[in-house]
Amino acid sequence: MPRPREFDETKVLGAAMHCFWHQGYKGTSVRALAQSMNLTGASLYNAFGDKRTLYQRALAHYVETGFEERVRRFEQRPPAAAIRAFFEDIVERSLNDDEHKGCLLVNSALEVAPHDPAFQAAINDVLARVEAFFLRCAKAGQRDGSVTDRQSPRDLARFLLGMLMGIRVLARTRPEPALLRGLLNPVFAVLDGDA
Amino acid sequence: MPRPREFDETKVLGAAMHCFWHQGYKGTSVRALAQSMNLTGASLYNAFGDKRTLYQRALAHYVETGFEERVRRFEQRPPAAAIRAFFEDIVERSLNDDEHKGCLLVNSALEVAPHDPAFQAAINDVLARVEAFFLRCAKAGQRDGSVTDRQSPRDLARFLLGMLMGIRVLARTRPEPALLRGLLNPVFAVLDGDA
DNA sequence: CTCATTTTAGAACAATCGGTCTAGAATAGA
DNA sequence: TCTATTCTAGACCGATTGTTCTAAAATGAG
Repeated sequence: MPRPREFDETKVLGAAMHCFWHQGYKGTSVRALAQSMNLTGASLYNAFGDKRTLYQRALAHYVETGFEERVRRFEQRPPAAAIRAFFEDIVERSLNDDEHKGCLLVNSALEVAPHDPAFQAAINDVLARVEAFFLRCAKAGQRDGSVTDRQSPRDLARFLLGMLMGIRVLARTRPEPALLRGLLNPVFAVLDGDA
Repeated sequence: MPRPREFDETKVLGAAMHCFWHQGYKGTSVRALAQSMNLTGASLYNAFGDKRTLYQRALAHYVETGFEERVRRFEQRPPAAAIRAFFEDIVERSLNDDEHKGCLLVNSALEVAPHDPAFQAAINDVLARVEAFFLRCAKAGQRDGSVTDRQSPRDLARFLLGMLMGIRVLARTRPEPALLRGLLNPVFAVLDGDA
């Protein structure tokens, strides 16, 4: 019986995500959000609560479409190839992003997580899942011989997580192909064990 | 003949740096700055211009006392040892920072550089100097045999720069000793060439 | 001491912030 | 068609933002 919404929720959520991604949390005003979502302030608050809640939804949307999806896409490949493809995909996508938005998760980890325990927990949970993905790949790779066994799989996973964060930072400030692609060579060399 | 200042400029600059470091640029209000610097708003504007200029000064102060100083401290050591000491120092300092501020340069790279060309240039200049330091170490290390020659020194420097950025991110969100120390093992293994 | 100068403290400024309210338009069931 | 409900549009709210202004206090050169 109520009047139906005039907007597609996941579509406007995508627009909000893009705003936060590009400008950060504090750098995005509610008015800018409303404009890019083609919504008025009232509709925005009606549908999403407040700015912080909207950011949570946008971040969750990002994690689902941009992170989990990637893990699922590469999970079933041979382990060493999965890791390589994962990083190459990140690098190429970063190079193709003309806005140099970097990674919303990393941006959030630095801007909002330190001052908001709920975000801290949510973000660290995602990072832990990425690390777990790397750990599975490292262990499986050591089992089938495609990954060096001179490093503990735990340290390899930690190392890959750190490398991923670093790439995301450089992608936002120095998105140079030679830099991002070149740095992958030593990374892959560690995995192969022929550094 | 003028009335002398009542404050020590480098001291209050240190306080401003700490504020920006901890809370970010947008997250730090001029009033919060003035309070932590023990200054009134008028004195602050009188001495430093505006908020953005103060941030520039604070960032420069950080680079001088926290980055250049470290490079100078390790530059004269044997190359491989210099790199190791550099990273171990970063990790241990990060673990000892109870506020988990991370790195002001990295924080700035993500928050302000993408929307301010002057900062973008300044930050990339510092990053380039760090990369150059790594490059000098890598080349020297390859010459004296302490660093693997299976990777090009340029890629090694890029790799180390990326790793540094990654450590700084994790130091702010997940400052766990096992994570930060563990991830160094594969890094050092690349350098040694015995991955 | 005097005076020009520059500090200080804090009130004041317009603009913008996140968030709410009021009004009116639009819908689906009765 | 009527009515209950929920949407939209945009004015509106107090608080806070970065910045400036006013006025008083303090200094050193003459």
